Amino acid sequence: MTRASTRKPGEATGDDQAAVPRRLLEHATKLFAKKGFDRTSVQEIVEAAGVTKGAMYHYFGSKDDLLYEIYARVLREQTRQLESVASSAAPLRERLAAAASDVVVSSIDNLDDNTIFLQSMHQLSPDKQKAVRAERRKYHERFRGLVEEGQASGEFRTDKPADVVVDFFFGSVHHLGSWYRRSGSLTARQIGDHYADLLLDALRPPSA
Amino acid sequence: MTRASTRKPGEATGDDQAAVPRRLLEHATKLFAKKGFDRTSVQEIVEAAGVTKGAMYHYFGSKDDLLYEIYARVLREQTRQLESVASSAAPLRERLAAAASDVVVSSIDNLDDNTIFLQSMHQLSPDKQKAVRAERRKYHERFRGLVEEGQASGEFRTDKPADVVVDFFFGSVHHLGSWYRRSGSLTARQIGDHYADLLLDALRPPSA
DNA sequence: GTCGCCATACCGACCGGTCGGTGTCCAAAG
DNA sequence: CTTTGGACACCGACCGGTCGGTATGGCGAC
Repeated sequence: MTRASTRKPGEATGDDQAAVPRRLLEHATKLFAKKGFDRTSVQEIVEAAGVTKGAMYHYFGSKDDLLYEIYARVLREQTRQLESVASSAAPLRERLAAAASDVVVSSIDNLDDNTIFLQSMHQLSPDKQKAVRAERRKYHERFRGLVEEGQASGEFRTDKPADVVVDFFFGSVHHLGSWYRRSGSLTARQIGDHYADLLLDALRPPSA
Repeated sequence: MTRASTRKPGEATGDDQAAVPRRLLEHATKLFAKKGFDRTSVQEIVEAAGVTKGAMYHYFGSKDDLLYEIYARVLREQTRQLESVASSAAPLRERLAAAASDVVVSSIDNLDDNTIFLQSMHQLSPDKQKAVRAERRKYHERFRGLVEEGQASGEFRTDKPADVVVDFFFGSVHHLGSWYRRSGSLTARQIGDHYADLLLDALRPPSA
């Protein structure tokens, strides 16, 4: 305690000496993913993080806030990644394939966040839930834009509504957490490429 | 109360005079889907069903049992349906398309059960969870059998593992509840056919 | 009587959140 | 250099309330 007391607050130094908010978020993520939001008590979280309830409520307004912060971080990162891939100069098919594969890989890398998203989204307070949905929607729309671009250029089939295709694909992505195991024989990238192939091939015009 | 006391227990007569266990299951399903398992108290369920806690604990051993019964019913029905379609005499592609479309339609028809499945599965007691998973697994394997059959006959591509394709597809199906709204412009059957088309076309051999 | 079906009152565990207090550091005053 | 004051980061006992589950009793049918 006194040993590390000279460092600035908010700075991470070691492993369990990382900043308190970061440690809380980290352990909360693991616990929420494992036992669900409602089944995880604040007491458990702070014990896992090695702090007290007082510390937690010092940094976060509520247990809800904790969950919201977890979401927000993931959403920001995914949106950033999609934007970067989607606006590159590569051909459309490559951009879509890369975007699809990337979101699979990042979902697998952060399986816990993904699981939480799936299970605990709806027990956020209504307004925070709305904020998350809005962000999520923007992400989907950007992705859908790629599909529509291909439909307009004739590269993709037009007999399937773009939003149905996008929902179809993201359903698969969101559900990775329920079956993917790190012990399996396929790497995250291999799954990502498979998924991207399946999407792209499903989008081929029926005649081609 | 005394008015209906002459009918046999377990028999449904009218609307709110249906058998007590059935009424409990029915209202529990709605509430679980709307608020989540943990956020729904036993008190709320029995009030919605118009009975008391005593009645509920007379028929069900625990709140867990209620959830388990909901699962079991849905699983039985879906397995029955798949078995019937998969073993028909129709050509393979038609059987797979029908199975795919049907599971989408039935998932949409019972959106509540679907939602519950997605969200509350993991807060069942471990042994009941195991039982549900085992049943679910059997279902997936039957479906996968159809895909493998097509791969063996050369009708489907063989460069994608069948289990990856099946997980890909069922991810989409399980997630219908998070975006499908009855007020939308597409009927359940239309979505089902779209999904089946996407699956079948994704399975076309790359050259074809 | 007694058995199935339920009503009611109640229990103990636990949970999210609060709040008065404490230790530490730094900056300015003396 | 010492003192002082107060901002910041945290501590942990405690509270009101809720929840799943149970114990007991009643009541109509046979």
